[in-house]
Amino acid sequence: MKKMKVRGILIDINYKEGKIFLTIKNESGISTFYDDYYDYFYVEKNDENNAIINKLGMENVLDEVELEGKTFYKIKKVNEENEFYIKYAHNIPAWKKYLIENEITPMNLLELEVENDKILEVKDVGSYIPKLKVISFDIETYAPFIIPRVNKDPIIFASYASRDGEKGVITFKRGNRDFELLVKDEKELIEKLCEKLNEYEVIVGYNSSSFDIPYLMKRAEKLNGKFWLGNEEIEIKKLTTGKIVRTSGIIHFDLFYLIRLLANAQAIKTQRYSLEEIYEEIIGEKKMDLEEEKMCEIYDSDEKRGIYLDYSLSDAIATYKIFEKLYPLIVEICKISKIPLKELNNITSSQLVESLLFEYSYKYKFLIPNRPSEEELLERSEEKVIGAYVKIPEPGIYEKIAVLDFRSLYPSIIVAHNIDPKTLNCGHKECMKNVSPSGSYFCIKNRGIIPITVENLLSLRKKLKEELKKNDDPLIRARVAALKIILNSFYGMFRYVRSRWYSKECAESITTWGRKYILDIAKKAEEKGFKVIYMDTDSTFLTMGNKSKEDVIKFVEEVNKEIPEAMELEIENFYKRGVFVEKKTKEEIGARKKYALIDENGKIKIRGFELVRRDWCKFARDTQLEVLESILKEGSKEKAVEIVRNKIKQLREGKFKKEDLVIYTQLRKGKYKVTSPEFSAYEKARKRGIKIPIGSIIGYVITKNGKSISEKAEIAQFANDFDIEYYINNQVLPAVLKILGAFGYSEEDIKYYGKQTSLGEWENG
DNA sequence: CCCTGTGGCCGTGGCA
DNA sequence: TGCCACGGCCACCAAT
Repeated sequence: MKKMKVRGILIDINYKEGKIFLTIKNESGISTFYDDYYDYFYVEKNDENNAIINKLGMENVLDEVELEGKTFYKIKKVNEENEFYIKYAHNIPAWKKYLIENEITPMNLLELEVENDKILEVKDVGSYIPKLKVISFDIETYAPFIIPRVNKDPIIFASYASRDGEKGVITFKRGNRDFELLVKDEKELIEKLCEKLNEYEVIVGYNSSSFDIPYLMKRAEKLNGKFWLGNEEIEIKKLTTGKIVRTSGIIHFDLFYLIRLLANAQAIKTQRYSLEEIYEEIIGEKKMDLEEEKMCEIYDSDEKRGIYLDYSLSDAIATYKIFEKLYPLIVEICKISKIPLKELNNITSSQLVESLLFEYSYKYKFLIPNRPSEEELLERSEEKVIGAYVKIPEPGIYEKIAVLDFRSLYPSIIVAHNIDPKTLNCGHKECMKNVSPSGSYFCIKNRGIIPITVENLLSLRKKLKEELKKNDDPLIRARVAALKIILNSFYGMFRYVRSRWYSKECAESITTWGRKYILDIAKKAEEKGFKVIYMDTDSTFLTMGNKSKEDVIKFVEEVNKEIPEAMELEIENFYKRGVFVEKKTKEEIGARKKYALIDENGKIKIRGFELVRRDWCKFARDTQLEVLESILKEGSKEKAVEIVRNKIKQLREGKFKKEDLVIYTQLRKGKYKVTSPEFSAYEKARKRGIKIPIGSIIGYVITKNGKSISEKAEIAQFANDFDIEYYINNQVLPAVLKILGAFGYSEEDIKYYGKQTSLGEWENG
């Protein structure tokens, strides 16, 4: 076959046994080409290594390179023999090296010269957002014990949605919906879904790595069928945090992992990461909801089944909509950090940064540090780093709040002071004046690779922001957002113990310099007549008093003129009212973010309150939320106390629904060292002959029978009475005291209608 | 190739 | 026996 040219988007890259595989998409579909490529590592050129090389044979030496003033051999990685004591660039994926060395970027347009399927030449010719065929999917199971048991509980629905308007729910029980696709049984359902998904290039799910895909595979196996994606076996890797699904020939993308990544980088700030909550945060609409405990009942009812079908479809559509909204950002993250789409399924923000640093180290001829050894890890994990500045708020209710963010604070500090493990305490006398408040100093003669990288990204971001002012292009907007996420991750890399660039001194220098800068802002704000109520890391909360929004805007503009150029103070938002709660911690370390705000549109933002855990009964959760909302909307703590008293009264008078008192806890094991309420309830049910599998969610209530809480615990369906005092003292009161306690109310004040007027004096009301 | 810390409940031991 | 302090265990999550 003759040589030919191929143009297309690079959507995936893999390495296997001396070969790199590039997956390219163009008008004629998806194709894969390969290139010969040997993975390698570096060893220093010295007598000891020369001796080893002589023994191995010179054919293993690919090249000699100069890095940081030393000479290294580039050694072909043939197998894992461990002759060399210290290897560099060793545990870096080969595909990443290939991308960097050939200057090609995932999601960019490539021009290949190929012969048969072999790559002769590869060139990156530009950047745009590739249009991929994307479908989202979701499954529902029939799970009477809430947690689905893969051996017993069947998949009843499989839903999907795509941009081209394809949407549907596959089911083997009719629900009278025009989007339903009726099949014979579960096995056919799985086959049908498989068929559908494999028509596409990207398969998107929500938590699908840990749930949907493993479940589909195991059910298929049990039914003597097969669930497959792409052209090779689906690989499932177990991690402590969840599972990772690897496919080839088709890209599986788990949105949940991306959401976690964005949350870590502070780009998303919701209490929880459920599809429902994320949908509301990102799309700005409410998603359809169904009461989970009754899912089976709804499915079993011929009249109601349609609602469950609607719900199933709404999950697939929500997943699709979130993906589409985030797609430009996703693509830009891939491009900037040179990571193919599928890698975002298992990546952390420090890995994004590391990936970039690999590239810059290669370009600027720096040696990439090795990963820490087990001993180093242990050592590092014991090191305490001075954290960011937190001004502990005076508990209370505040009106007219402006929140200012100092977003590029840490990156600017890194650049301004040349913070890098290699520039740390360099020994030059003249550099000692560049000393951080924590006592480390940094070289002013030679730039470190991290400041070089950060500076490049900052100036790129600045340029793009200026372009954005002239032309509000979604692509540029996404790139600016992606850069912000990556820039915000550099500091974490110094602190993260497994990082190649870990440095306690660097991390501490950044935080202590950060403290200085933010305290400067506080001082300036106070001079202008604002009151600073709360500060954390790079955020400042001001009360405006009788000042206007324009005054805040003017203040921020003035500050921005005075601070170093790369830094920028931004207005995050204006809030009508806010409530702050003091968090009492041991030794005052790490006062936590605990506050709630209401903006001018009535949108409530809650941070740090443990509101929505299922191991609190709904009655207590509702009460806590009502109290918070009342304070934010009405601004009165007296009214809030009144709400609690009413709730207690309702409990005492029996005005409640049983299901609102149920506490849900997962029973993860069959044997425990201590008796917990959920285990005790489970044992009692078992003695009655009720079978509850381990791993189920136990829904129990606290009854009057027994001494300890465990003794009183009973599976909800068997309980006839309720220990109201428990619900008052251990559920409702602790929940609301997290808020009202900060305003000086005690348990007794709320419970007994008493109000403390002065020390020791009580007044009954 | 990881990235919690927080808080409720139980069980024990010390003390009166 | 009752009370208190303290240490340790365990779940919280996401999907259903």
